[in-house]
Amino acid sequence: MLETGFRLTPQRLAILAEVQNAERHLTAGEIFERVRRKYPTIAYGTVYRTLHLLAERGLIQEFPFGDHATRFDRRTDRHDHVHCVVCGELVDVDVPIAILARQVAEEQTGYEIHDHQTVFSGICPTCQEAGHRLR
Amino acid sequence: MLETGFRLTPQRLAILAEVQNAERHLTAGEIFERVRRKYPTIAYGTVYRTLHLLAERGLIQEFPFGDHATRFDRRTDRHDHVHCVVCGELVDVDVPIAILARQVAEEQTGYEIHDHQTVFSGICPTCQEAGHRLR
DNA sequence: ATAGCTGCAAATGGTTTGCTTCGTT
DNA sequence: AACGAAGCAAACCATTTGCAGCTAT
Repeated sequence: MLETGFRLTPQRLAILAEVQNAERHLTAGEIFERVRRKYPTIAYGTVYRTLHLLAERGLIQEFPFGDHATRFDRRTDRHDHVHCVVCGELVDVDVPIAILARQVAEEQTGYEIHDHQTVFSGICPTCQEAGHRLR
Repeated sequence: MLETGFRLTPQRLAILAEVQNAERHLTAGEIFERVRRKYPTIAYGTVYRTLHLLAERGLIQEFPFGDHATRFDRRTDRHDHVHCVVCGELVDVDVPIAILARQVAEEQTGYEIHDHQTVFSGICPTCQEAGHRLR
């Protein structure tokens, strides 16, 4: 396919910046709220369209996350996540060992595995602390 | 909490049976459609409420799956999934090796990991075949 | 001029919920 | 009578889409 015109508009830049400067993985709604502070008339549709576009172009990565909203990640390489079941925090982890698991999965199913994503769930250090204080 | 009354009504039995006899992982919508063949007046709300109830009681397991509908699984033990990116098939796998990965994740994040779930994605044998035929 | 982007609003799809009625105990 | 369950419809929430108008090229 031919290279189609692509404009890096102020709105798009702002959306990209929010994802890249975020202290954590934001939902589209959160990104919408933050961008709206600078562009009060921005629409939800624009945010979603832009996020998908940026993901397609490999500038960000999106993670449809469990039963809740999709999160957007500035990291574009393969990696896994850890989720705190108490406060909901979601952080990145690198678990290279899991690559070996692909072979097991291929042998078990006959699939040709191209990718994998692990979500670990547990309790974050902060919530562990809070738990100890309650005892 | 006190044991509260719980009735295993015909509708509930039918929903449980559909999950347990399913040839694959069904969505709530699919379960609704199937149960409706026997109970034409059953409501979506009943299906969802029942599925959550059965999951809470450990009779089935639910997997909020990516950006699409939650799937319901007769297996109630910890296991992983393989997803075909071509036809959408979703099958179970057991990858015990991944348990080791938890330690890596704990060390990296300080989290207390209690669980994990891996979704492998790739191409199922059938779609591999189809692909070969096209060449 | 026109291809591409925005804003708006309506539509979609999965899921949840309030409420009334009904069946069991 | 009292409790739990079912059915129905409306509500919800995240996300998508059609479209008219605007803006850079």
